[in-house]
Amino acid sequence: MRVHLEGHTISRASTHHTGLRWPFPPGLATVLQGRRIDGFSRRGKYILITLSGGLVVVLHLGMSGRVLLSCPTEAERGRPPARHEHLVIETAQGARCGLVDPRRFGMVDLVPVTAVETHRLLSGMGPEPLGNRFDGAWLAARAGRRRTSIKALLLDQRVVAGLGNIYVSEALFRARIHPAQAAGDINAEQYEKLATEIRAVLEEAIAAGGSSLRDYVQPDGELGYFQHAWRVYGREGEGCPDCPGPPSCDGVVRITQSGRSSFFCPRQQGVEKDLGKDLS
DNA sequence: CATCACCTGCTA
DNA sequence: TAGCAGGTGATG
Repeated sequence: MRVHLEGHTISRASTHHTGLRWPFPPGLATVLQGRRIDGFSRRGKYILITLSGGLVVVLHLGMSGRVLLSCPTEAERGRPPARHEHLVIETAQGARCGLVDPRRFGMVDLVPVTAVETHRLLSGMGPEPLGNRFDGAWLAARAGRRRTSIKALLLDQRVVAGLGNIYVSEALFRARIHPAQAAGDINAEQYEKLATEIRAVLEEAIAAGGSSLRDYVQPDGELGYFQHAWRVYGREGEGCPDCPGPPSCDGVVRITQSGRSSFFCPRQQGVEKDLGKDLS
């Protein structure tokens, strides 16, 4: 079953919590009601939903957010929300769309279309990694002589938009850069390689339908399968895919950097090569 | 610069 | 029961 919402008119909307990370915009359900859904776009990890009347819904799914689409039968229409289903819309064309977010780290905002560019959450965002403005030189320029780790730099959405914990680990492995390496110590050639690998891993992940972790599914309900292609993420203790194994390589290691896991291969990603042994 | 806080759910 | 989970703004 394929469900889509573009062109639909919102016949009913309801909220079932005061908000997610922040309170819902005042009167959200009422404002949504009666509007036509004109289109969808994306900026970094934000989903932008353009509505009639010059309004845009700015949506972020945080860590645990999901959008559930269905075509309920007549009898099911208006049924009570599922657990953690904090926002529900139904359309005159018969679709139902629920926003489920157990941890409530997501966010929903409502802005005039003219104010999207200057929205406080969007205005400082870096270039799209698959776009023309992103390359090794951009990364090198943003790194400057900073001492922050390359891991933290890549997760900074002002530097490049849309990278998260999984794809940063994967890109750093493919570029053979240690996640704790100081951003300012990485040379131009390495940054070129890194930018190339960031694009490659994202393109491969998109082609594979994304990474189904816990319960992520594509809009049609199909599972993504890129999680099977992860080379280091979530593979602590497993053999490195590019090393011969013990005794020369003990496999994938996990470290914690500012509260988040990083996975890498110490042999491929240069602990002794150019970092010193204190970073393992 | 790193760490904390915000939440719930699952697993070792 | 502790620790960990796809994110990010606020804090020190």
